[in-house]
Amino acid sequence: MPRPGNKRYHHGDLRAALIETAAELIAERGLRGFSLAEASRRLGVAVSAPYAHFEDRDDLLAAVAVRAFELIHAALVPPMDEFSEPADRLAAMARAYVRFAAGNRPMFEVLYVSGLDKSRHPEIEAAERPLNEAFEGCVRALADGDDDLAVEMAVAFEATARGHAMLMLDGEAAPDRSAVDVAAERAARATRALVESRSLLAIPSSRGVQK
Amino acid sequence: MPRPGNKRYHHGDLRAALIETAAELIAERGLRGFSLAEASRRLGVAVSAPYAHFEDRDDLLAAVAVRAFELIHAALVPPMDEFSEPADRLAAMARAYVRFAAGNRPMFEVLYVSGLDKSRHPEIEAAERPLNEAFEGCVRALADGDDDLAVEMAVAFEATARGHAMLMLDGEAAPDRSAVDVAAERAARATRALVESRSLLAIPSSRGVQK
DNA sequence: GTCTATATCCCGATAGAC
DNA sequence: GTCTATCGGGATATAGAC
Repeated sequence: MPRPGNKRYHHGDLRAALIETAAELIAERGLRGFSLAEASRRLGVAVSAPYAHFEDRDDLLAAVAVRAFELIHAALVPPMDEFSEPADRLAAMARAYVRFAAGNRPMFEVLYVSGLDKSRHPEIEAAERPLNEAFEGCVRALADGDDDLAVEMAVAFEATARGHAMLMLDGEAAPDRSAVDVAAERAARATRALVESRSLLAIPSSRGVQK
Repeated sequence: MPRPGNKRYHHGDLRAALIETAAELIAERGLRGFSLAEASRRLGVAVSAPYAHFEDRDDLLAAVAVRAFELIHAALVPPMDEFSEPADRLAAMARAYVRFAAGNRPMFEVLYVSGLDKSRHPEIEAAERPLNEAFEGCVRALADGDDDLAVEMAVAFEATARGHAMLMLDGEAAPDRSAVDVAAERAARATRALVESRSLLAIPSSRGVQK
């Protein structure tokens, strides 16, 4: 009953509280240190309570992933918008992407290292879309109307940012400021190099590898 | 006693058998489906037996990672050696790297997605070294004696291969042959683009960012 | 030095009462 | 929607047989 004296706060939105708490737990202890049981304990609810809101552990992780994409979007777009030239905008995004990975490692890992089956969680792809769109704007401006080339460039830029981020993260457990700076600049420079030689990214053979 | 009639094979090398079985299990069920208990069950030994040979689950995973680096080395060097031009060699490595990730996903994940703390398992870094050396040979040939540039190039190439591999892997659960071909060619082309614009990878400011 | 047997604790998940 | 109770499984530690 809703009598006063209950130890922890019950409220109308356990679902939201669980996402919040999961994010905190992952930030504190990493992905491996997170469990439904521990999150329940923090909120003062029974271990079975989360199952009223999430199918299983992965379903909660997927909700955290959706939030992670919102955070990453919020971290990338402002730096990008400081520039008007497409190449500058892409370089700024690459830099911001690497910085985000360094500063929000647990969230980054939820997205890419958690073993989530994204095909079973379409919400995640939906949450990724705004980011991709901001990003494809820059790419199209550099592709001179060649849509196939635009696709190739988009893949190459994303792979570059992600590759540099992961390389940095497994280089050292806790990258210090200068290591992050170096990695971010490397990603930005590689991005500019790809812009410069973008014609080499085009598919040489037949047309229409895919739509 | 070594009397006949024992159910499963006991032998003198439980350690090697565990590494073998762990690799099989991970290949069959993925990283998340692997446990020390299950590996023990397969070998017909007690769940506590592995602890005579490995400190814990991660310690066994680290041994598997060492083997994974041996496999990756064996998969990358022959394709590379089909060419003599450094740019061709690097492109061949990028292609082979992506193909390895597609064809040996579980091994690839043990290396980069298992959450292993590599600083606690120096054997892994040692196992990685031969690969890096083969690879740095190509890079130096393209750096015109500029050692700082060589470092930057090495990082950029590795990030490119890794980024394309990861992008492919989380694009689809089981990439079909043509998806793998496309990803491998993309990695090879991005590599050539970076070779072409490699001067942009150099650090513009002061000398000696690191040794 | 290698393995068995056992015991504890934590986690994920389900069933049924309120 | 939440709780209590419970099940099965895995990680880990220890004691002792060979």
